[in-house]
Amino acid sequence: MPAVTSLHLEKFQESERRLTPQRRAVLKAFLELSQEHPTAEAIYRAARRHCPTVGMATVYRSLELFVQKGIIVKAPTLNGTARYEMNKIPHNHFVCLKCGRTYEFLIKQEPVVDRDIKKDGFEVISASMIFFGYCPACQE
Amino acid sequence: MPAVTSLHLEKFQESERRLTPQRRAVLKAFLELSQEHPTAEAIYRAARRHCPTVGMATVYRSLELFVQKGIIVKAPTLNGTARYEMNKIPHNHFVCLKCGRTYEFLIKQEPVVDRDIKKDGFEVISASMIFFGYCPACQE
DNA sequence: GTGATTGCAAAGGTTTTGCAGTAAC
DNA sequence: GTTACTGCAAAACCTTTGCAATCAC
Repeated sequence: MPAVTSLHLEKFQESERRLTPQRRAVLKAFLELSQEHPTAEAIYRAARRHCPTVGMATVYRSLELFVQKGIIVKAPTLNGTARYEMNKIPHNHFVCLKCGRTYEFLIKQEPVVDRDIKKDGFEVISASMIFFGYCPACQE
Repeated sequence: MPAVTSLHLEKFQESERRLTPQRRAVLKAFLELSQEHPTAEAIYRAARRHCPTVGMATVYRSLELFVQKGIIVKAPTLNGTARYEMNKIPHNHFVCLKCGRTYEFLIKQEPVVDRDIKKDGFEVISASMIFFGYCPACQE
């Protein structure tokens, strides 16, 4: 259960944005759940334990802010529900086609395509490998 | 501008589902647009040119059916709008962080992680590499 | 004190669903 | 003739936005 580390706070403080109890609660909630690539809804429920009055709109606004600050990133999904994860690159995923959960895993091999795309004028910020299938829990 | 090929129709006819003008129009529309990984809305607009009375709900139901039949797949996205593409594996994407467009590209190197995940009880159906960044059109 | 931030509620956009009518087989 | 399918409109989601009140600085 990770705490709000000085690293994240420092990264935030560098900006001129205010560090409100709500934003602290959202960041803390995200860090607690980051292993499971939480939805905004899950972060909202966890954040309310730290700051009971926080509203959903504030959760979305805080997450959006953290994305802009590069602290977190949106994870690619197949249904319309956004998921968030730590901004570690490269990140590698397994997305379950049944329950929608996202699992992260380590990979020895680095993605190596950059050169081909860059040649065509694409600016690559981050790279992922994604596997789709059924997770152990969903193989009936 | 690809036609509705016998390959796709055969794949569909194998099921006991009816081949209605609406479904034919949706499939034709998707095939015309498949290069650009169209949204349901884009498919809807194109489908209406072939079958002017078709409704949005039918487009969604048809696309869902084609996904179940394995003819097409949903492409991973960062915002809540679904995109669809041909069921070719592996597929490799560049997702633009600004405009949300998805570009497909060829890759020499195959993703090779299957063994590690399979060992942990994950059943892999398909694999992708995804790059995020800014496409040529969005680099101001 | 001042301006950024909040919470609420309402609006927005995308996708799904209920149902009576219709058409493919 | 049956049964699956359609179109419409309404509902269900998820996310964003307007605004007066509030709080961090």
